[in-house]
Amino acid sequence: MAMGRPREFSCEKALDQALQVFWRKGYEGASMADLTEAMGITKPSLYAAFGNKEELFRKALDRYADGPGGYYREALNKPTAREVVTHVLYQAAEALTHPDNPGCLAVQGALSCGDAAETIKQELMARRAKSETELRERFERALAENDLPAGADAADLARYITALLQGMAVQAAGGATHAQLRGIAEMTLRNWPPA
Amino acid sequence: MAMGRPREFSCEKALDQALQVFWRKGYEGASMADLTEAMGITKPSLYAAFGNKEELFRKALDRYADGPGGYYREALNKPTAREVVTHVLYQAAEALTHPDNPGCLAVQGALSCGDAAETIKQELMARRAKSETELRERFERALAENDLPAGADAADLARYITALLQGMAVQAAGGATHAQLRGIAEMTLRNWPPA
DNA sequence: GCCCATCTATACCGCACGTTACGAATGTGT
DNA sequence: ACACATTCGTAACGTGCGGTATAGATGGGC
Repeated sequence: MAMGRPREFSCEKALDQALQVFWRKGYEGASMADLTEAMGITKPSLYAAFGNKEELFRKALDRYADGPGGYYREALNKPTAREVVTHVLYQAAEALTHPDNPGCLAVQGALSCGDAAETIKQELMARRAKSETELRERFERALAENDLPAGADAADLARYITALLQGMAVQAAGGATHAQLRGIAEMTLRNWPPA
Repeated sequence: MAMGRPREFSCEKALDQALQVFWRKGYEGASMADLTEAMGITKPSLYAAFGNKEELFRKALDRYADGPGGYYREALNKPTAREVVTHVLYQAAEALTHPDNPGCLAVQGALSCGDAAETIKQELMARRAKSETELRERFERALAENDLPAGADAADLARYITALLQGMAVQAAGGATHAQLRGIAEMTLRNWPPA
């Protein structure tokens, strides 16, 4: 059977470019014209390769979690709770201040939106909740290992750290520098774990 | 001279309804159809009374700062730094979890956006920066009054609290409850001021 | 060398957006 | 009661959106 004409662009490279655009402008703010221009392909090629805008965004999200957002998974594997928090805060301070597109895709992708993007907003809410749950479970393990004070509440601690990370993302979107975010991380670590 | 036909709606009530819509959907996500329907007026009436969408949003922002966001100014007037932080965190936990429209207009109004809304995004960044500056100046005063430890950095403290508040806003947008946000506030206060 | 599945590019679709002309309706000032 | 400034609702404008039909270009398989 014939294989047909091979595609003239790299799906991975194109997806990376799409990720940059979504990261900078959010899901709704990124137009198909923005995306195709950055990806260097035409609209029919995009639709053939990625389905539609929503599927493209989900694939960009997955790629974000494995690439620029990978420090989160790394942090969860650190041996102690303190090292988990140290790693995640410092790496976030670094990752959130990439000069080209500051902030976090999972936060600014669709914090609020019109009716058309409601399902994307829900998806991002679910992903943020999942990350917080993973952190909570990591802290529960730390409690079982006597790696955190006996009275501590893993859920509260996870919510606190998650809020801090999301706040750092907003700060980064507002132009905060690497050093400023690192200052927030240091201040948080100075009071970890709580008494 | 003749005064002409009087308008049949209340500008204040209409602006309040517009604020609700912007709060829930953000600047770009709120369509003129959404706004006019909620405000109970037609599009020409809206344009005659408020200029255009951008001016309407700015007026809604001002009203937000004087109404639902008024707790921030209140907090800055508390006599001690600890009372400032206590008030702002607890009141934020309350204000951010209004059941109808959770979160903070200044955060989710336009964290990221398309090219058309770039000036609105800049405006929100400036307002958030201004709030942080006011908090920093309040902490500088506290330092001068020996109301904070001598070595503390007012700018770092203000950034830390601001990030926490913005993170709470993201948490609220994700469905966090009043009690959960209060937990974050309590955890923060337990470590205030830093050693 | 031919076939044909697949990709590429132009051009277009219907729709919703923010915004505005226009004429009818309305209450005030004289 | 008349004149007029202003608001009202309808209906439309131009533009850009996400998405697609269609026709031509391309190269692998036999």
